Amino acid sequence: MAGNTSREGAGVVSRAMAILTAFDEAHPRLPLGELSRRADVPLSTTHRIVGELVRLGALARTETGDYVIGRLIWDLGLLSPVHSDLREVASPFLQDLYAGTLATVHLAVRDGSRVLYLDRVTGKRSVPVVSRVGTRLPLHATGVGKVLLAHAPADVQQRVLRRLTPVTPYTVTQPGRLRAQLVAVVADGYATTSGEMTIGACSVAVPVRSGPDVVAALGVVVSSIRRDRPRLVSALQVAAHAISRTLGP
Amino acid sequence: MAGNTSREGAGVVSRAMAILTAFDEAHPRLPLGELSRRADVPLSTTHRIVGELVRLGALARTETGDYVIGRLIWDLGLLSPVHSDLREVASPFLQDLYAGTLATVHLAVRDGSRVLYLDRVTGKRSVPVVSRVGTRLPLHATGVGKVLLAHAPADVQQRVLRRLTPVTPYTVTQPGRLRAQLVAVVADGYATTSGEMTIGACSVAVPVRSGPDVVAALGVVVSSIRRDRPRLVSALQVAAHAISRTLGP
DNA sequence: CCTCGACCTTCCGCTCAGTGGAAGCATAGG
DNA sequence: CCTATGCTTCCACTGAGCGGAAGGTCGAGG
Repeated sequence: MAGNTSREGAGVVSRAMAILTAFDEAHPRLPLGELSRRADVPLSTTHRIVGELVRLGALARTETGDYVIGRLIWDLGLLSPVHSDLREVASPFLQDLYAGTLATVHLAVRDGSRVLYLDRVTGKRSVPVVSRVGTRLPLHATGVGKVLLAHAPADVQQRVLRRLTPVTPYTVTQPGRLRAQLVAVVADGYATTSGEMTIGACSVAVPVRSGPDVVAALGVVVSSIRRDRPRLVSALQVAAHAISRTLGP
Repeated sequence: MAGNTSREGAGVVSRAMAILTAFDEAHPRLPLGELSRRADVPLSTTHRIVGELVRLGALARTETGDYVIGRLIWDLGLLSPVHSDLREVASPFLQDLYAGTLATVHLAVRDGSRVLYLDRVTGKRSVPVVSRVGTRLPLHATGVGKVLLAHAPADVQQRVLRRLTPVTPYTVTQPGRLRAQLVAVVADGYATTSGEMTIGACSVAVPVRSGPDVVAALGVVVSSIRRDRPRLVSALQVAAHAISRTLGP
């Protein structure tokens, strides 16, 4: 009735999902009223559906009365084949990379025009980073992002280059300069950043291939790359090649 | 009407959840018909709900026409506070433990009368293990399980001791013998297993405390503990204490 | 102490979304 | 070719879901 493109969004299942997706990284716990507002579902209806979701274990209630995503969804999420082969294969190599460098190690893929972090290994002596597993960040401000962008289809590159939003004062926001970096990334086989996502953090990243295609990126975050860039690059390349070989074509 | 405890299970939301929970570790991909059977929802209804779930991203379809859990659920699962503090705090220590031992390292909690694996670090040189993150295994056949069982309430211990199912020929199935082991676990501060879950794999595990309570267990899997049991125990204890200290009371 | 406001919970009669049997397709195997 | 198996579409009936409104609860402010 309200100018909808077609029949959609009205079903109970849609509404239940709208309620679940009202949660995000910035709002992992929500009170009923806000849940109703964010999901755009009338309060009493939200109340009933939420009650049902709690009964089923998809949501849980905290001591303070807020709602959070329940264990059931956590369990189910682990069954999702979201690059599970890649994660499974890569995991040991990430560990070894961490053991060899004591730097935070990341495995990431491109999700549209964002980097999606699939796995992360951090030690207590590592440089603090913002990314967690499941985080999505802009492609142009991270090492793994630059690798993935450099090997992305032309239309994706263009879309990203058109909207280079700064994250820190050091973020590269001139399309020409980033384009030159991307060419270098392909030529050199690795990408670097320096304070472009987090001030005081540098990163080095390399592509992971399956046959000829770049399917993921492998990166480390350190406080300074000056000192041992060659060592980091070769460690990353060895690990990336090993993952590629294990993945097969 | 069929002797139900109360009105339940009939709602669309329940049915959608029944369809989602039809997936498990042994069946991560299912065709429509089996989904309908496992969820106990009529085929045409399953078809419609599944279609909606796919549209919403909660399910996805493989090339072969089977269904799998979608990326949306994976994303949501990561927002669940399932021991997220514990996992977050413990992760770096698991990495260091792996770096120091090159053995598979596990972080686990008790979930009723099972061990629930929260995190795992495996290297490519490590002994192969069955557990993955999210796996639930019997308490009496694993190192972390014995630790958690030894510190569990009496009624849980009794329930478990009554049903000691063998996993391998070496699994401890005599209640008296296990009970003695549990006493030793509390006294010694660590538990061991030897081929009780997987033949050829041994494990050592210690408790992780928050204040006086045992909230988790930390364990390693190796091919033989004879050689360096003291070294493993002390490495585990150092890491467990560090986690406990970081967790606070 | 009472009042007001923000928020959560319960109620209930109307209505349309969801239901599911059945028929129609598409493949595969005998 | 026919039969079996499994997926998709259809549609008329009906009770599950809807949501406005009324009733609670809690806490801050007068």
